[in-house]
Amino acid sequence: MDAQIKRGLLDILVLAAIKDEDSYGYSIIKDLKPYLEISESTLYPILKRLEAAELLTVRSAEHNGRLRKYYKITKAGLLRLDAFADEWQEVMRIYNYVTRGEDKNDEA
Amino acid sequence: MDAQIKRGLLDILVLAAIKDEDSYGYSIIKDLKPYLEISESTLYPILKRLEAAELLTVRSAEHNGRLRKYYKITKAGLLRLDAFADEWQEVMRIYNYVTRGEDKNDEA
DNA sequence: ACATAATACTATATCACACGAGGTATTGTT
DNA sequence: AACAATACCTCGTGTGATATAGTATTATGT
Repeated sequence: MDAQIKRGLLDILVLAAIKDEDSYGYSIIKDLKPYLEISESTLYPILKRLEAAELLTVRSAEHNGRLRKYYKITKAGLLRLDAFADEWQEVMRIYNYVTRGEDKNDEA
Repeated sequence: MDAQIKRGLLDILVLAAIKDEDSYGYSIIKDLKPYLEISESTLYPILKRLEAAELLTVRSAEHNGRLRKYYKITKAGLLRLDAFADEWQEVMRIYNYVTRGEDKNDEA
């Protein structure tokens, strides 16, 4: 029941992981590890979904005899990240509602 | 608002809605409407779940001939809300990662 | 040389859950 | 009489996270 909020950020985190530089599955998992531990069986379906939604494109390349599929964010993917930043205001409104009356100074 | 993010906030929002004062299904839906639109078929299973998890208790009462089930938050429910506030630091770390490099001054 | 870990992707089965659609029943309004 | 609002509930469906298992190569340790 804990950390469910973070699950909602999965798609966006994956997009963020390839935002500046193309990356591949295995690397994305390791890059995101400090933020959210995500398993292969979680990531690959997400990548498929994001590809279907045309938020990223895929290109295969061989690296040391192993296949690698590099994922590249699309224009739509970048727009999705921008939209997320906007949506965050709504999320913060909810956060403020939930924590109303508490004197935690989370937001200065 | 993104359905995925919303999903992670549902349980916590319901707890927040009964935090200060006992409430009932129909009222909770209307109270939360400004923050998040939640349907009856979404809310009632959540209330059942929260009751099973002992984060709230239920008491039936008649009001103008109609049945009302009042939900009251438990100690564990209040602790859950506290835990959420703590988790938020991690969520903000994710947010900052996702929006890195953007000059939106969302957090002053 | 052999075993194990790390790299890298895929498929399948399962469980949780949000939500539309539909149901019951009373009170208030037009 | 008709309809909206109040107030509860259930079922079916689709989406999605994740465990488990499989395939295959390279690197590391013993």
